[in-house]
Formats: sequence, structure tokens, C-alpha cells
Amino acid sequence: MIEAAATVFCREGFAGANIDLIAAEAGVSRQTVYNHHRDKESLLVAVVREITERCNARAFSVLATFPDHPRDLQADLTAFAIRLNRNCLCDRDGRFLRRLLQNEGERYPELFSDWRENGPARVWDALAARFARLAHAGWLEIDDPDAAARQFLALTSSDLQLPLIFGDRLSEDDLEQTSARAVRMFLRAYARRN
Amino acid sequence: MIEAAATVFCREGFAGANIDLIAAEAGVSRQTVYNHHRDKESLLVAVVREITERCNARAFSVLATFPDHPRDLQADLTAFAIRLNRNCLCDRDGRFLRRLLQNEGERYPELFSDWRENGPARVWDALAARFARLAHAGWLEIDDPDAAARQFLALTSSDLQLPLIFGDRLSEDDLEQTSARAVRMFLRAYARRN
DNA sequence: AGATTTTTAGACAGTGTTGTCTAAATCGTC
DNA sequence: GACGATTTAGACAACACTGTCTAAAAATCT
Repeated sequence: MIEAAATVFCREGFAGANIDLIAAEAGVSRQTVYNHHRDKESLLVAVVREITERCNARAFSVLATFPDHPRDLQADLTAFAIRLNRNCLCDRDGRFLRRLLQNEGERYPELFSDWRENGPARVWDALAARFARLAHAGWLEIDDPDAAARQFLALTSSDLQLPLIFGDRLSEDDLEQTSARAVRMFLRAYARRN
Repeated sequence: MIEAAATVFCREGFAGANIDLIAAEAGVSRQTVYNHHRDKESLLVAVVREITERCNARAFSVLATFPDHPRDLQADLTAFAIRLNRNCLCDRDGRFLRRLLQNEGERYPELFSDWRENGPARVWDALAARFARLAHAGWLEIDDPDAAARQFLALTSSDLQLPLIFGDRLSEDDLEQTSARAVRMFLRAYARRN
């Protein structure tokens, strides 16, 4: 049911979504929706909690696959970027979160305060720590690991934004091309110079 | 009136905005709104046309200030990035466009097809041409100017996204810091090596 | 099977919004 | 000042949605 609500909220927006649609999508009667959630707003809160938690979990599970001991730095980082994009950006949860942030982030910042603290901030920290370790191991030359982490994410995701917004089909090839290009640029800036 | 409609659409979203609010914001009666625009949807179309045109115009006017003959490449590119962000991203039009893209881009792609062709695509081309020229003049070493242009934009804008979404106050200092960091990284990758 | 809980379909009042209509008021122009 | 065009306030029907209610049906548990 949270799933169905997420789908409809994502498709129609909060104001545009109506309870009947959500109930139909969930294959359930409207009354049942009201049995489980006081009203539309508290349903939204539940959905946001669910989605943000899942997104965080997924992000950290991908982070765990970071190439701490790379064999081929370029290739391994590219594969990592692909995993990150595919699992955290291109899926429905990612789309939902982006759209909802854009819509309601300014109006209800407290809806996302939890996500802000435990989501992006921690991902950045964790990624920064990985890069710092790679630097310490002699693979990279990084002065500001935090900035580098954010730059890595910016580079790897930005070419996907527009296609994602318009729901264009995103081929596996595009994803690889884009990620490879981003990593190449990243390493051009931060790979150890010899 | 288009202004007022833009403000309200931006604040409330399309489904959430109502004509009375728009009329009030414009200081005009509801009937007058209907005099000028058939219905809510065609009003939205008019607003989108207006805003996208203005955004494009502004983007190109900032592009014209690109440092073709830099004195201090780092400083000049940073200043350029700051101008770009301040005039095309942080203002109300930028917010409106981002939000509307996220909301309605997938549902009504034809609303933005014009913008897509004449907006981002052309900006990228123009910026790529500038970078190519800088490379030709010996300032940069760039193999793929198109990619470099998009990377420049990704780096300079990404740290602003989250604060912008949440409507956080964005100090002039932050803007400078962020832009400087992005340009430093960009040059680390593409500045001529000697 | 019997008892208890949950779900269902449908009706319902209350509210808000859209788009139309009308008659009065205001504006611009000669 | 007079005339035509535009704007205004307000009323209006049509519609959609929310959240509540009820009595029947279905599912769950013992």
C-alpha cells in the first residue's frame, strides 16, 4: 500500500494524487486506506519515511562495493559509478525522492530533515573517507576529500539528470559511456602524478 | 500577469495553484484572467514559454561574458561561474523551471521540447566552443570540449542544488567558495600541463 | 463452525475549484 | 462629455475530492 501510494504520489504529485487512485493502485478500498492512515498527509509522511530509508540503505549497500583495493582504478571506479547510478538514481525510488524534494522540500523541510542528516551527508562522508584512503594508499592526490566526493557524484550523475526528468529510456550503453567519461575526468584531476 | 501566474505556479505547483490566487497575486479579477487565457492549462503554456525564453536569454547574456582572453584563468573562470549560477540558477525563474521540469516534464514533454532544443543544448555547444578556443589558445588541454562544458556546469552547480531545493539562504560567500572549488578541480583536470 | 476482526461498496455532507454569466463600473479615445 | 472596450464583483452550476458512516461481506483466529 505504501508502494502504491508512492507510485501515485510520484506520478501525480501530492496535490494531484487522490485517495481513490491510490486505493485502486493498491487494489484495496478507500476505507482501508483511511483505516491505516489518518489522512492524506500522514500517508505522505509514511511514504516519505519508507522511501528515504530504502534509498539510504541502498546507497550504503552500494558504497560497500567501493573499490578499496583497485586492480584497474579507472575501470573499477567506473563500475562503481554505474552501480551507484543504476541503484540510487535511475530507479523509481530515486525519481520519487527527487521529485518530491523539488515539490515539497521548500514547503515542508521537516519532512526531509531526517533524510538530509542521514542520507546525503553520510554518503558524502563515507565516500570521502574511501577516497582519502585511496589517496593514502598512493592511488590519488586529493587535498579535500569531502569536495572530491561531492565532485565525483556531481560528475557521474549530471548527464543523467535531463533524460531522467523526461523519462527517456536510458540505455545501458549511455550509462557506461557517461560514467566512464566522468571517471576519466575525475582521475585526470586527482590521479597521482608521476 | 504572466509574472503572477509564474510565482503562484512555482509556489503551489500546477495542481495546487488556483486561479483566484493567481488573480489576487496579479491584482486583477478572475474574469480578467479568463479574458486573456482560455483556461488554466493554456495559462501554464504561456507562462512556460515566457520563462524558458527569459532563461535562455539570460543564459546567453552571461555566456557573452566568458573570459575569452583571461588574465588570471582561475579567477576569471570562477567569476564567470558565479555569474552563471547567480543569474540562471538561483533566481526565481531558475527555481520555477527546475520545479516545473521535475513535475511536468515527464507528463508533458512537448511543453519543454522547444526549451530542450534551444536551451541546454545550445548553451552546452556555446560553452564547448569557448573552451575549445581556450584550448586552442594554449590555456587548456581538452580532448572533448562538449563533455568538458557539461562537466564545468555540473561541478559549478551541484553544490547549490540541495540548498536551493530547500530554499536555504545562499550567502554570497558560499557561492564564491563553491564556484572557486569547482573551477580549481576543473583546471586541475584540464589546465595545460607544463 | 463460531467468534472476532478487517475489509468492502456505496452513500453522504462539506468543501474547494473551474469556467460561465451578468450587470455595473472603469478606462481610453475622440 | 460621450462612446466603445475592458475590467470588475459577485453569483452560479458543474464537478471532483476528502473524510465519515453504515451495513454487508470476507478473512482470520480459536
